[in-house]
Amino acid sequence: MSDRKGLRIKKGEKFSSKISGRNIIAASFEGKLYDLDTTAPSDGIFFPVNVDSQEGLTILRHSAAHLLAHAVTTLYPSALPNAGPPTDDGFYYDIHMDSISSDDLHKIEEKMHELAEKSISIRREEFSRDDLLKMFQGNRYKTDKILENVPPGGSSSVYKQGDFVDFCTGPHVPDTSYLKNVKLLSISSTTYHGLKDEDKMVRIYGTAFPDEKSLRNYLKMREEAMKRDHRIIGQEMDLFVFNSERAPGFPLYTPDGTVIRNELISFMRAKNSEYGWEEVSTPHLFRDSMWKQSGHYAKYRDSMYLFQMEDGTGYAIKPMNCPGHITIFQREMHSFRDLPVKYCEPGTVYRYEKSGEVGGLTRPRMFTIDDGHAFLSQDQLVGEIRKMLRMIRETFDTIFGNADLSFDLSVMDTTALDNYLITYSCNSCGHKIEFRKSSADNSFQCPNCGSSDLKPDLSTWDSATNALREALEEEGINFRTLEGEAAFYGPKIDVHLKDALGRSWQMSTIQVDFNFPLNFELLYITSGGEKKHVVMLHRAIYGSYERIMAILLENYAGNLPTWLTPLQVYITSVSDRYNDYAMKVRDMIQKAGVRVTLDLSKETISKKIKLIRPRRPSYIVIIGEKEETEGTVSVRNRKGAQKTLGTKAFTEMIMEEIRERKNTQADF
RNA sequence: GCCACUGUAGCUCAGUAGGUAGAGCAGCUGACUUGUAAUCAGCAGGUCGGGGGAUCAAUACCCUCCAGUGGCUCCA
Repeated sequence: MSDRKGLRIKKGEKFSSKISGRNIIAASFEGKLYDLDTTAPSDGIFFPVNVDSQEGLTILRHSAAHLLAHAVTTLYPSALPNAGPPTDDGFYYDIHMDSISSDDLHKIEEKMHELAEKSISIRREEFSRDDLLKMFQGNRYKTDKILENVPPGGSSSVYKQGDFVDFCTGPHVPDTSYLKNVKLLSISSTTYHGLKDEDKMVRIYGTAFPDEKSLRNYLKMREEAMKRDHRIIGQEMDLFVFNSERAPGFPLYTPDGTVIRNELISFMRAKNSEYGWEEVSTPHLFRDSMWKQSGHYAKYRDSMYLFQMEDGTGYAIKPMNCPGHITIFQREMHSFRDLPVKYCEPGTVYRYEKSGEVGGLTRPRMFTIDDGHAFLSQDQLVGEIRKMLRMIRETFDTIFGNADLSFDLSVMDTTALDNYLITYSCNSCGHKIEFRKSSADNSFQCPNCGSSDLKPDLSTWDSATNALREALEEEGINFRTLEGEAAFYGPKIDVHLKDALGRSWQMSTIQVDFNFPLNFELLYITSGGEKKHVVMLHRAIYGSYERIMAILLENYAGNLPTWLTPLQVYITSVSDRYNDYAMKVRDMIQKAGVRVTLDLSKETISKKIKLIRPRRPSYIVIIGEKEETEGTVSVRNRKGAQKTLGTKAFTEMIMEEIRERKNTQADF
């Protein structure tokens, strides 16, 4: 909403008559947006929409998308525009045309600038459905939209700029001169409606800003983000390797990468133990019969690594850790007194992601989940979820320092019950069965009496969903509720983290699971002596070690908190005359448990610093004559600040930084 | 899996309108004894992603496979 104050307007007056200045590009009137050139539909108060506001930017970019289509259709008369919406930070337009190159992209952008310079006015016009269909005949993408959105006998609007016309509800900027600060960013391709067999579309991405400076800032940010790509930083820091011939999609961790991984694992180990999670260790493969029972085989077979032994027995490499934990849980009968049972494991899973879906550490074919499975009674649910929420908060606050987290509660779509595993009760015999209609090949009948008069009973789902909600509320957490986002086997909470560049990443998840307790008969004995299904929770805090490592690298641009940094102290000497002292310093720091490297190579200091920088050591220590005589070290921190410190004082400082897992360094 | 683009030394990248490749950095050897983002010289390093085809001749042209990147779809 605009924070400007409202302006009074009478019915039939043009919004443009009430405002002045190019910053205002539209009017917000009774919750709807209007072109400045249109008139108020009734007396009232309207709010001018500033181009800098979120609404204003969206309008600007939507208009820029039109300009893009205008330029493309001018240069390529046979091109058929489909749709061009604004996005969070720009816009794109899908156009049916022959594929183009980045050279063509420049040409198109030049044409856009040319059209913007001409200040072509952008006019809204209203037409009947029939006229619209006539106007856009020859472009089925547009006529589809007209048929879909305009009721027979109805009318809708088009926007005209020069000889370009687009079917659109608007609003738009008054003329093309508002669109001088546009930039086309990339080309990709898609299909009409994203459907496999539909027409190919060229998708052109771009962005637009009200002024040149903010455009330049955005482009700089974008460049910075590209430089922060964990694949690039990972290579500079020598953390992991992908060998596209031997193991496409599988990360191999170098010694330094393994250091980071191990630090993350041991931190999580400590957190798990603090919160009562017992670590277990499970095999990487199971007989395929197990995966058939769990339902993974039916649903995910094409993305599982399957193989057969000589004798014909089938195996699958695990795509999830749950079965292992379940198998351990099942080794003995559980009393209500045993619950909760909570198993955790840094569990490595393998999923055959499709070729086009693999990429870096964010979408590998092998990843290690900081997995955990809790087996609970219904009344323990809220308490355990609350603990998990606290664990999540503490973990990310440590790693990122006051992490910017957001929480989503994903619940079922109550209008599509067939998609979920739910309880039905038989209206004729009262028998209860668990069923997921959409995935069942067998008939939907009561196994007891054969009746098909079955009534859904949502009490289990409701109580689980309420438990998740209650836990969030009691922890004082703001959250969104997402209808229809629940898994087929239960509701869940997802946690997102906003990184230093403002990007949102999905991290933790807490999922209630009704499927496994049923499929695997996971039972406990209640105080009343009867057998009851446990409630099962899946949870991961980091998500996966691969993902958290990628996010850490990008968030910190590789300059990780010292406790996570592979090379915590890099020492080198000005000349080999000081090597003995340098070795003494190295030994002292090393003895304190700090990861330190002493570089005795006979290069210049400048060169050694130049070469070590991409590895991103936490501290660079230089040793020369002065340091040797004074018993000090010359230290350079992450910010590039230098200070001479007593060797002992420096060692203690860094020890404290590591011990407390600080995510910033002390100021020099 | 689909679409587009890309694939030359460990890394970053040149190059050949078809005549089997070149630089910088890294590596190795030597000289320089050095104060916070490149000291100098030399050496070594590539079956130009794999396979096939047309050509006297392919890294370059065509086909095909593989992989990477950006999207689409998917992500238990």
